[in-house]
Amino acid sequence: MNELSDRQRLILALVVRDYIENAQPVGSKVLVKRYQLDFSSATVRNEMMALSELGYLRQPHTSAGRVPTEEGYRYFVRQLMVQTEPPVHVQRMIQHQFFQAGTEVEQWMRLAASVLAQQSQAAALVTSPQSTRVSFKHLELIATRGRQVLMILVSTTGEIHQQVLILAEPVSQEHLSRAASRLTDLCRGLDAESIAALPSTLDALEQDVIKLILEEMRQPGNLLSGEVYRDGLTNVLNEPEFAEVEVARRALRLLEERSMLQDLIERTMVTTKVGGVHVLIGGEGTWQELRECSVVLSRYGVPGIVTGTLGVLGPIRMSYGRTISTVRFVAGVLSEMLGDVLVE
Amino acid sequence: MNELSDRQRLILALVVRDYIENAQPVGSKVLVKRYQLDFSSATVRNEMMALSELGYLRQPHTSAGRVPTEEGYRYFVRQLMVQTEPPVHVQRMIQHQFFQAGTEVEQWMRLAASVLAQQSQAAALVTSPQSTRVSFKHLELIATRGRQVLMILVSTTGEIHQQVLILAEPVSQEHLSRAASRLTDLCRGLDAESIAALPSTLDALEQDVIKLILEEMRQPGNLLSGEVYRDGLTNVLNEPEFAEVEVARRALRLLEERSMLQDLIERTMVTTKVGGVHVLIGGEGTWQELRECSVVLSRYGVPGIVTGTLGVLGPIRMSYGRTISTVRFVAGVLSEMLGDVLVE
DNA sequence: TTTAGCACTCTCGCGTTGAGAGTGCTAAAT
DNA sequence: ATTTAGCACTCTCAACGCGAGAGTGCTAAA
Repeated sequence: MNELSDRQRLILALVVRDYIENAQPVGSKVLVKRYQLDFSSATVRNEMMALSELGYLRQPHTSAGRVPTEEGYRYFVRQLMVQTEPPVHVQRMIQHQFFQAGTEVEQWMRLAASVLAQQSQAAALVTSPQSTRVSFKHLELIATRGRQVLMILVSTTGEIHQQVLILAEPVSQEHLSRAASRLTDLCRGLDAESIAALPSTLDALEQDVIKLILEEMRQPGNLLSGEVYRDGLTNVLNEPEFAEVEVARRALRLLEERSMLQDLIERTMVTTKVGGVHVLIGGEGTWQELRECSVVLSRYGVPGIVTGTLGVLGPIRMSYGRTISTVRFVAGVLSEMLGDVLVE
Repeated sequence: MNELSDRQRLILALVVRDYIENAQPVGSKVLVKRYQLDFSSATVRNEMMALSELGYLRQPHTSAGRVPTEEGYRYFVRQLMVQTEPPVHVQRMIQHQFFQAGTEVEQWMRLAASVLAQQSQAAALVTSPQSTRVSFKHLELIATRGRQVLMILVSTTGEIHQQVLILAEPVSQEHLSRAASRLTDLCRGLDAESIAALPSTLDALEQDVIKLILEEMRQPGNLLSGEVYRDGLTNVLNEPEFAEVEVARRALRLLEERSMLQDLIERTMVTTKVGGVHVLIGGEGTWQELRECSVVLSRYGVPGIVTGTLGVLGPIRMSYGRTISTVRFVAGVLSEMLGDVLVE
């Protein structure tokens, strides 16, 4: 099953670790010296050759040190890395920041992106939470000007939708309020389909409103219809692998273009449960745009009610231990906060 | 007053135009040939020398062609450029896109950023409109769970603020609705100060709510408390002046860091009226971060009610004519749409 | 005042070269 | 059978020199 000897596993781990830290191909000699191995560089060379043949290491050119292949990184992440949590002081700091971030979900998202970017020194993204099953909670109608009415729809997830409705003729605020409270009573707790199926003993105004309600509630249930919060895009420009602008461009375009992001998130997050972390190393053949990037994504929220995606994009040579633990932790904090504020 | 001869103005304009187009220092010979001037390259050389001494042109090194200085660009923008509008088909296309963009302000912002980025091939930013004078319009209180109450505050600008309120003890929805409608009657049309000055014949619940209302309405009245929409960040990476990552980083950081953006917008937009366009060329000494960038900003919205900022960041060598006209046009469209939907 | 001619300067691309790093292989040592 | 020392070999990278090309500034003639 596991065809690597202990010594090979040790050497692979050290190569990955060292390369992540120093961004330079690591040779047999320095490896022995730097980590005080009790076997010689010649032995290391032999093992390295084996690891190269197995596809875990490669050399950029004939006489350079070794560099992990993508397969090598995957092996490292799956088998060699120890799962940890962020250091306690970091945990405290993050929690503290969220604690004093106010009550607006929007601010939490921004903060989450900022924290992720800061901690991982990579580009962070957070998608706003999307309802997986929306139910009706409350409705308000507010006369604004002439025939124009502002509709405010609150769903059981606590989300607020607003829409503008243009009536055939002006209607008084009293009339609107009565209609709103009648509809609120009628629809309370129902989802879009149940509302659509209601026996229609409604007047014209109410029917118009119902139509708009349905429109809002049936909005694309995909994972990326809301806002996308980004931060730390310039972080990745620090990394030597993005010194070539073309490479940087490819990576940043992925974060910028909604369609790509949507594709990425939908394809990878379908299989990811809330709290789980998905690590995508170097495009995995499918994603040309992130050939030279890795992505660490997690799903946060309250399963079955609202969920969103959050994560980090950086060079393949990223500190996976640190990044994964941070992503998992932030997702956890965000999930908790979201759970606390949910309208039932 | 204007110390340049007509021929000098012509040559300066051509150098700027040509350099903007080709991104390469322009020499006397090519200039004559490319634009079929009816005087010789030697004459052009003499004029160029004069323009260099006046600080409008410079040469990257002894034997290269000329390049406009920042002062040269400024002269060009102020005196030589013809003010135009975007081509009609572009206008139509933009209007069409906005027309079918739905009713959510949030979407308009995203679209505006996208259009700006697309048209100018540079990085675009749009700040969400901020109320310049908020007045109370409507209040709703919705019981959610236990002692938790969702407060929804609508201002005369049509903005919706939400806040969560934790009560000392549970209160029924009926009670909440009564309190909400009482407060709505009481505060209608007032601004924060007037509400604060109200004679307090209120019960504990109402006082709590008022406190929260004030908190919301008094939120920083600065120009950048809301969301910032960005697009086309990767566009600038196409430009040769950003081939050096460090340069690109400096520029993109400006767009990314809220504090810098805020500083920039507050300092430049104070003097800019809605509809006006402010052009900042090469940092102007004050802004280290955009030493190699230019920024074209405009204010949009409804004067005295809601305004936001929108604009474009690109290399100094940008097509000012095209960019300025696009920025102005998009600002206009956005202002109109915002005006149409305003709650009075 | 404009223009032709010319020497001069500077960049850029290209091939060369030498130092340095790291390897793979072989033969000796454990 | 495994590990290690030794060594020739390969490849990159920075430095250097060189020539071509482009564009200038100056001078003298038109």
